[in-house]
Amino acid sequence: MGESSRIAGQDSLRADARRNRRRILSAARVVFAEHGINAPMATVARRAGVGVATLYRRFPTRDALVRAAFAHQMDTCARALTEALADPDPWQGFQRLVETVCELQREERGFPAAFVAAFPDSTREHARAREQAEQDFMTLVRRAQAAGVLRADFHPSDLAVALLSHCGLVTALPDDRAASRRLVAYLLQSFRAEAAHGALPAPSALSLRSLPLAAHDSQRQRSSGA
Amino acid sequence: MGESSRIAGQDSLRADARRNRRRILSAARVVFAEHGINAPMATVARRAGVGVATLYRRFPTRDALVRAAFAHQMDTCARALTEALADPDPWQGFQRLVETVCELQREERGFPAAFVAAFPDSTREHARAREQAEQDFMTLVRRAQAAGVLRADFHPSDLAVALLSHCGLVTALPDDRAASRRLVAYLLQSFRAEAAHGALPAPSALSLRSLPLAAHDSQRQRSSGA
DNA sequence: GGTCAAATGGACGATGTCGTCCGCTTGCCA
DNA sequence: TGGCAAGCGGACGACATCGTCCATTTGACC
Repeated sequence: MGESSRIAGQDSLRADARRNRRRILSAARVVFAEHGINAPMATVARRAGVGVATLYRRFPTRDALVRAAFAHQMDTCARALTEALADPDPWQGFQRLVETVCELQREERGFPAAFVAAFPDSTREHARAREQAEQDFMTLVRRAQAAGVLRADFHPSDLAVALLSHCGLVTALPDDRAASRRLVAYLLQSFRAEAAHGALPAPSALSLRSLPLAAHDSQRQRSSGA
Repeated sequence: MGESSRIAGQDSLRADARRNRRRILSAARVVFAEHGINAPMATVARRAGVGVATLYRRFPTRDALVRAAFAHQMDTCARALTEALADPDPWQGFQRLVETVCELQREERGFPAAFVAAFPDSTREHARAREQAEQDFMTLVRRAQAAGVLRADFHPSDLAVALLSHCGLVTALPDDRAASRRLVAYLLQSFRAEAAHGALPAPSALSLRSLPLAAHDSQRQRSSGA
């Protein structure tokens, strides 16, 4: 389920082109990790040992490159949700989900930026997967609430709140693992049923659908006009 | 105490220059709020109705402009700390501090960006004020812990964790007040002594000194060489 | 009103990034 | 092994932003 489906490209490419594509993605991860996802495209190309034209042919926009470069991490997120749902212990499932995504954000340089960049992602082709992810997460939440381990006033949008704020923290302090772990621990504790003391303010209207937790296809190849 | 001290400039300026300076700051707030703190300097100048040269003479770097534009908000942060310390109720003091700073981050567009930009601020002239702020905050923490309202394993660096993650959230979702309020409520709840359930991971090594909670001077005028 | 230093504005050269165009190379298949 | 479409690279023109320079204006003070 978490696997990237392929639309057309990549397999039908000539051998050298496929090799270059991999080189580009690998270079992109390194460069984005070091200089942020706004690093010059030419830097990525140079690092990959290809010309800029090759880079642009494969990935017409920076966005497409970013998506493809961090596709694996996105898939891991999606898989984490599936696994969380499969966990017999509802709290552990929930906790694992949050910890897995946050660990990914903490350890994979550049991924946080890609994560928030992908956030208001209204791409057509992902709509179905996202809807499914939202359903799954709501199931997870209800199950944990029914078991009395997740506080009753937890709202699905709180996941987005947690993940985005954590994203902000690791972006501001990419080297401070302790800070990240600390935040995750605080948040998870406050999500537990026992932590519910006073009333919370109204939840955000955020739709979970926009969170990059959905299994997602790799970037598509645009057909170069005939 | 929260007042900006003035080093030299601003009062000794000619009337028209002082007027332009105010115009520039006002324009900067608007432009930074709308386009982020990396908006072109020329945009700020145009909006202020002055030439770029005037802008650069007053604020030689973008950083200086950002600082000056949000000086008032920074002062409010500093004042919040003083007031927190003056509050007879240790928890309420602590809570008010967090809420005040976060509300500022939530309501003042552009301020979050300025806040994180100012974060690793090792400016010489602020050293004393920052050290004082750190002392004050540690006093606040100890007092609240002694009263049994703040969890014993709360570490001063957790304030930075809270503020930076909140900053990240409002940066990602500038229009979602509910999300911001929600995060603040969760964090405050998890800082309360009753919330302490399991053990937390080790605190960050972050120094509070780097947080923009210190009263700070307005930007200095550089003497045009001669 | 006259003087002068302070203040001004916008033109300008420098720099950096983008994305395309086009002539050359190379893998693939017969 | 030869033909050719797929693939390639880097030069190039367009564009945005920076920060300075300098001829001109203006406020302050006598």
